[in-house]
Amino acid sequence: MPRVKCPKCSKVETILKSGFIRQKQRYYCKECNYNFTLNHESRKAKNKTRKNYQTTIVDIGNAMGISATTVSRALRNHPDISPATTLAVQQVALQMEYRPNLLARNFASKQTQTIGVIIPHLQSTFFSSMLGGIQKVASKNGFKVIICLSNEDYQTELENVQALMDSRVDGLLVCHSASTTAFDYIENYSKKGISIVNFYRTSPSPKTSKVLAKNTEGAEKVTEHLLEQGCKRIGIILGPKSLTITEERLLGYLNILKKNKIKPDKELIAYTDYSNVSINSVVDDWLNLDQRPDAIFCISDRSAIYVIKHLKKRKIKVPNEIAVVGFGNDLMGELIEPSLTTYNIQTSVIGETTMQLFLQQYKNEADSEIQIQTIDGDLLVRESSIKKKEK
Amino acid sequence: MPRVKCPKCSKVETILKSGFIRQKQRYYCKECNYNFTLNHESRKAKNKTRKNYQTTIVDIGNAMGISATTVSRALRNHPDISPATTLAVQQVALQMEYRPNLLARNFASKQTQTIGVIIPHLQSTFFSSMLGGIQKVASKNGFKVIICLSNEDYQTELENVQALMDSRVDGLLVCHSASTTAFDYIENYSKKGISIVNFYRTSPSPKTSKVLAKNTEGAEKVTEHLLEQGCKRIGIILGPKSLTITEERLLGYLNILKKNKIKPDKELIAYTDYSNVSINSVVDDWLNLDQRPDAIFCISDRSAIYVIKHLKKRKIKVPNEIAVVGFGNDLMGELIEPSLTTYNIQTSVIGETTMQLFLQQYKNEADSEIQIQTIDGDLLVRESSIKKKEK
DNA sequence: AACGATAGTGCAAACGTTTGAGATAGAAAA
DNA sequence: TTTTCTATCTCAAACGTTTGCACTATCGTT
Repeated sequence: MPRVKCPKCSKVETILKSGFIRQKQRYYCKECNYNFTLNHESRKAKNKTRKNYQTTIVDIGNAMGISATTVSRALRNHPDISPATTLAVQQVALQMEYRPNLLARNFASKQTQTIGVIIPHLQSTFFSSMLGGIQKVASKNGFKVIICLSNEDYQTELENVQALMDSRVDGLLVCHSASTTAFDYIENYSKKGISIVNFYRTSPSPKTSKVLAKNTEGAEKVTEHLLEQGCKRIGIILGPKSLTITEERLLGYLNILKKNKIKPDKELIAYTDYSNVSINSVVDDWLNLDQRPDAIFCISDRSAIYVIKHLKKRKIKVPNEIAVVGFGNDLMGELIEPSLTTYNIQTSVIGETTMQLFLQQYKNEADSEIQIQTIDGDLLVRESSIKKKEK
Repeated sequence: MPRVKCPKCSKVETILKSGFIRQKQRYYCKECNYNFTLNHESRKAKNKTRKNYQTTIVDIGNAMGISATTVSRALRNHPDISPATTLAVQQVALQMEYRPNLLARNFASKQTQTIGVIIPHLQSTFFSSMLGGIQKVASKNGFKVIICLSNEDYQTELENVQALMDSRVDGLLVCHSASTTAFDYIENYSKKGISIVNFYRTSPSPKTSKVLAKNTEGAEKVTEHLLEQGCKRIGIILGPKSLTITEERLLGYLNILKKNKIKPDKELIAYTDYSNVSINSVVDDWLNLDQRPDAIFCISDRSAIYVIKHLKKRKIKVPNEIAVVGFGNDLMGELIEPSLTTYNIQTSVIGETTMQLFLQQYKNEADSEIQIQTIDGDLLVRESSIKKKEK
């Protein structure tokens, strides 16, 4: 016989036990036909006394005898609020160690002031340098940056995009993975209203803004340089066919060969997935050729470094037997022996421009036109391509 | 005379214009003593018809004739919900292309399933490799990772921590900047209830869990190796005094000198802030000494690379005149000529362990004890320390 | 029949902020 | 004056989810 009062009629006699619910005894009042359990602690009270309770704008409002709305506006320097009030609120906020709850703020405003960046990897300083550019412009404009690595995997890229969308980032800056061949998913998202900027490794899709290096021009300069060094058979190691950087650079290479009346040799045009394995096998194939190439133009510095290391292992002299040039200008190229001739695309500038382009689109979403910007670069001649030593 | 009806009494004659408010004409009804403006579009209707409206659990509930609560639980595989319902809900959710609104979810649940990571920079593959380890374990456990770079600046580190706390991350993994000398802020936050793990570059504070490399042991091995190579005067280039890695490695160095009855020379112990400038000036100082060192032990691979490059510029032969060793095992060490002897701390393992430690603490927050874990490493002998060539 | 347990579901509050629009008082203009 | 305007502040709804607890139906046990 439980000695329990009914919360409605306050009687004791009419109470019956009526099972357990969530580890608690449950009671039933015959009279009132009402079920209940004990231990109704006020949730509110519990929260407010918790030791890591954070002050809210309501607390500030109460403390100052004004509404939370005014506090909210004052903290954000809203013009509706008088300067005096604004100042006072901000001081009290500081005193009370108020920190905005971004979860609540973002939720209420549907804006996160955050952009998601997707890059293939961080195994060289190449992409991290672009990141640097992005971060710089972002933080100057009050944006946070979430970085996701696709590890050159299409599936991961997709998952990352999905996760970022779920987190309601305000924008997406993406540099595709080497294994990405379908780019339409981007269009789907950009239809949903968030602006996307594609950078460096871009898709052929015409629906997004893009920031590119001067790929064709760069490849032309590199190829010209190699010809000037007296190279006759220039092998080119490309990335995957699906990426436009591959196409564009190949074009530059072919342009110069044509201009110099050299017939391109299909055997010397190789596509890879940027992996160590695929690159080494290309090099091995070429070394087995009757007519070896006397220069190798790599579409990335990382590939070029793999090539140099592999050639060294095979006791081939770089640059005298085979010259090697890269593309991009990664910090590593300076370190390796011989130091790497490369086309310096300004990675950091690409990053900055990408973020700026996003900001432009974000601000005037109405008339956001698709823009394509290309960033200048320059040839950086170092040791790996200078054949003159032997004379 | 405006032809406007009062929304209350529906009269036209009683209406007066009463100023502008937010670009809209405002009216006043004399009779009802009521102010109003026109153009009351239903916000609700507006939202639901917007082109990028996202389905919510309420929509799913309505579609299926069940409550949003049940949908919410079903989507998260809550045991209260019957398997049949769960399955059905999940199918409908898929059909309706439902995606959870993480802003709302995080806000309501006060959890973000996100951890913040603070690292000094990404200018070498050193920290990105630790990041890799963290990411791996994190994503396996359904955690997202936000990366912040302090750029070796204390102020930035602080701001990053603040920003992460405002975003209500569930945890913080921090590797201090070189300029950080005050570590107490960490304790403040860990008091607030979120768990923090300090990794690699740790503070002396006893209040947080830590993951360390075997610094002293590693430095001992390195120093021993140099002595075995016949080096008599080993210079050591350290980081800033405030970091424990500096202390610990110095200790290892001193231990071995003592063991071999070599009196340490204060001139050969240099503190730096890891910057190119400060390192080069140390090297220059040493080269001006009457008795130059015959080996330089650098506390980081990046420093070692700066040293090698600088020595090359000054036409000093490495390793024969001066041997150089690093600490850490950065990818770059393999590239430089001569390749760099270094102590391989397993960066990726450090990252993994850090994240695991966090998870442990997070899961049983009640009895979360402070843990300190050290990760094994091994000496990696390459060219830059082998003096035997000349004999 | 009375009671106790349990499984499955729904109700409504809560989370902390933003936001549209109403309210008020005093200033400016007519 | 009367009317219009403006500056400043407040009200209340909304955002999409989670969560504590109530509710119902059903089944098993005395």
